[in-house]
Amino acid sequence: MQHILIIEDDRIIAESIEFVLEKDSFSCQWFNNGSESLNYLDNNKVDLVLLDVGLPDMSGFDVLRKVRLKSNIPVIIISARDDESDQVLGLEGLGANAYVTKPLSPRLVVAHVRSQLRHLRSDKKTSESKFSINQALQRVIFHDQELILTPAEFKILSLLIKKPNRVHSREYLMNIIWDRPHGSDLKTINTHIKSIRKRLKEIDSENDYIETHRGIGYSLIE
Amino acid sequence: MQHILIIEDDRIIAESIEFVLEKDSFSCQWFNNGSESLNYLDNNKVDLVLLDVGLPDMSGFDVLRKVRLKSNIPVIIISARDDESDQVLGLEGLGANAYVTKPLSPRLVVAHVRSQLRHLRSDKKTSESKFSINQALQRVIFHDQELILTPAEFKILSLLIKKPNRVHSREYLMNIIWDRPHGSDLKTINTHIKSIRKRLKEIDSENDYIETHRGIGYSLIE
DNA sequence: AGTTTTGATGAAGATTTTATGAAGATTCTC
DNA sequence: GAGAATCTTCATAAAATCTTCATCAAAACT
Repeated sequence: MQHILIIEDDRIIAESIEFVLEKDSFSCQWFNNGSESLNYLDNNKVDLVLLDVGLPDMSGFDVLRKVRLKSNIPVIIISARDDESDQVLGLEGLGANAYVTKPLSPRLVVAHVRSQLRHLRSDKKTSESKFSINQALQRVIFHDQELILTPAEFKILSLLIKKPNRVHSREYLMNIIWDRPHGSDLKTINTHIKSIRKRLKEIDSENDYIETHRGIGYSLIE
Repeated sequence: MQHILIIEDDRIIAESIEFVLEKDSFSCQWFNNGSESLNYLDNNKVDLVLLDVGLPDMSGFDVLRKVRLKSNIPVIIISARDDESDQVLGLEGLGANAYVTKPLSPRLVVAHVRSQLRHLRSDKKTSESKFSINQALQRVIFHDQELILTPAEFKILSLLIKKPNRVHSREYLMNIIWDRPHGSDLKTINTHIKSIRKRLKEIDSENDYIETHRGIGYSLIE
């Protein structure tokens, strides 16, 4: 989870931002002054700072400068619409990453935060599995749609989903989908995988979620 | 029926989306420009908007802003993969609900549409259950008509109705309709299901509410 | 580069499962 | 017990699924 530091003396604004960010699964810490914030930054892992330039104890300019002495963390400036450009310009020179003006839309703030952290968030995306299993109907939900699968396909795919990102050998998969004593062609698995891929492709044609591991087997990429 | 407005200047893309959505029983209206679309929105009931940001007459930004002045309807953005984040960011701030990037898979679009409208659809579904059970009379009401069922048929169907949208194995169903200890043929269930289907068909010949799950059992679709 | 191995693909054939119609068995009602 | 309704079984048809096979493409190896 990524952690956002909010430096903002208006409690209402701070809380509304916090609310929206947390709904978007960021964690937040809020201070209404600069010095406490800087202290917190020294002792905690923070991924991004939201900084209001109009603080009671020190100017946004000072805060940003002190932050930049220590790290290159993204900083998004919150400023009143009528703030003089001088100060804002100064902040830009100090490496502020983006601006939001008051009155602000919490969703816009989230958009900026996301934008700044986009590269980092990509791994969050992947951890949000696009697959889920509907045991009751013996179906797999993929991108919010039910996949209609044959029994063998369901068995294989649900196994891959339950243990993603690891290779499953054809032998292992065979054992799973089989009741009767085997002695059959492992190539059969290839055909099942083929048809599973086809079904996934009908919904998401851009990606191939099943990876082939030559000489070993298959895995599902989550 | 839910109504989707498609704002997209590429005719091929628009029509393929339209095709898939209509197959999924949404109705659609398509315009290739922003101004006509906004005009349409003012005068018609629309449940969701699919908006391509690259329009000939006005930017997606402008369209979305004007939409948001009037309503909070879900809007899904279609954008080229390489669009700069600035624009997309702005759109996010304005309350776009989801993104799809080109080249797009029509089925993925449907998935997003479904996802946005899920809550609306789900309560529509539950309020619309076509079945009710009259325990006292051992009868099932279907589309406001009483079904005349044999005891075994009633037991099976009422069970399916009580737990819809999930598979019930033949074994399970057998256990339900059994009082005496029998070691009987599971194929019997097939015959009962057949006659239940026949009775349902007499009232609603269009749909088959009982779904067969090969190798597993049956489920009732609600 | 050429050879070998492995996987992908499409299609045909075999197998399994279900649907269907009808006959026989059972139960229920009178 | 006769007659009717219901339940079960059976044989066959139809459908869906699984497996195999032939061929092509891709990767690994020499």
